[in-house]
Amino acid sequence: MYENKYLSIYHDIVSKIRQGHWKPYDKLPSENELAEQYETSRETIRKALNLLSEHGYIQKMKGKGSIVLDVGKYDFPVSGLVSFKELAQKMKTPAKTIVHELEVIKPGEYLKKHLHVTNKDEIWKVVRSRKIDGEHIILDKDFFHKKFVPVLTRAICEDSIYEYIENKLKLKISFAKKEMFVDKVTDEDRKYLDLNGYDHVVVVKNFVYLDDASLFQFTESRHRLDKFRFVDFARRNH
Amino acid sequence: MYENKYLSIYHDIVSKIRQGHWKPYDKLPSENELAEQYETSRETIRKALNLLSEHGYIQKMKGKGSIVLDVGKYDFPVSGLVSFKELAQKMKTPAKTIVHELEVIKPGEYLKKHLHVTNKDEIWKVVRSRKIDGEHIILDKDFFHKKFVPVLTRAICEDSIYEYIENKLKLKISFAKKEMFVDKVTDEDRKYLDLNGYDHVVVVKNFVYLDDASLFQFTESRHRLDKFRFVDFARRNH
DNA sequence: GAGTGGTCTAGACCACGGC
DNA sequence: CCGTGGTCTAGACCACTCT
Repeated sequence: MYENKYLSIYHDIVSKIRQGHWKPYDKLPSENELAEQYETSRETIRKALNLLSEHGYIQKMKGKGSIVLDVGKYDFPVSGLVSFKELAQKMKTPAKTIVHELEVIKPGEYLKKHLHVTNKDEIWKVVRSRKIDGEHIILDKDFFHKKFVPVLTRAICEDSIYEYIENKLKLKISFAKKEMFVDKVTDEDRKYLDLNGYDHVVVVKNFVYLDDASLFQFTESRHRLDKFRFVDFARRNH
Repeated sequence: MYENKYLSIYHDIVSKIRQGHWKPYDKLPSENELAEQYETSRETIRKALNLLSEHGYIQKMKGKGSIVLDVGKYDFPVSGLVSFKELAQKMKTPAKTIVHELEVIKPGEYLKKHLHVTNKDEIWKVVRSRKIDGEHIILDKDFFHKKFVPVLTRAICEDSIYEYIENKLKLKISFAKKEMFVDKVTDEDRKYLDLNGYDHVVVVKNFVYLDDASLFQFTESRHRLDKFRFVDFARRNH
């Protein structure tokens, strides 16, 4: 297992915090002490501590030191790019994915605008619903460039497309833009979701970019109002 | 004007990108070249470039170089901590804040749980609505520790409390946690908002922490369904 | 004044991409 | 192969906090 020094230090400190080696509001050893303990330079320690800070594990204070934060409170990925599978595991509720549509289409006007493709390009369209506690609560509509994802099967869609893309296809997802708003339910929502009488859904649009800044996926995720929840952890830097 | 070297380099490159000195998908000079140009070390250049990357201005690619991203697309603060005033300025629609309640209260059970205060503490309670295009669309309920914010006036609340806190009181806001979900409308919503027939609102709960990791503000922001919109920009790092 | 984190330097080696 | 960005080092000076 190859890992950078600063990453291994980061992971070591994370696990020590999680195991209660340091408790919330405890002071961490100083950067100089940590540099000695881990037999490395201070800058490397600082890289590890900055990661801890960005991920909400510690708070650094100039002239004072670094304190451990209440980790349970912030135990979620830093705003977004969570796949449904991770989410389902976190929630510990049995969840199931049903694939309704899986086909290659030509982009219409709407997709051409969002995916920056031409008429000649072929696009994967995947429509899936997510069943949690016996109810179909989320409707996911994914669109991928076929040139990025040449093969896609029902089995892959039932598992996790993200996992397939990152681990099998080795495409590197770099950043994503999310938009959230509320929309009236559509016929498609009525067809695939258990709406429970609600006439609106929360829509999360997700634009996913690869390492070279090319937009390769556009996803629209439609959530039943009462089951939607989003958590965001933002650190003020400048 | 005192500024760090890496910050001034960051701001210089930002302004050059904004002025079109480099266009989207242009390659930036290499880190070594920039180090020469700015007469500094490579590590300092790297700090500036990492900032640019985090803020969505550039994309770094190992072995290749850094390219400029389409800045218009990502021109918003990186997920959150936006005050209403900034938002109103960005939207360029006339907006007005109406202060409905401004008082010092003793914390009830709910607040004690969220603000981590005791019965003896005094809490500012501020209830305001936001009027945009002639309609009351957002209801904001803010709660502050009185020990952090000893004085609060109607005029301040009508302007921007954040601005007052950061610029006048010099309190440093460090990080915030947001939760978003949909809730049934309450009597309070009906009283202060133009609900336009909607029977649900989008609730954004905001927990704001200071530099020393103490929670000092709790805000509940209730948005009319059709007017709610949230944008988030997330970069994948590890 | 002693100790802390924040910045900065001038070097080094590495992994990756393209030629 | 060379140039790129990624990691790492051993020092230095600074601003800040506490005593």
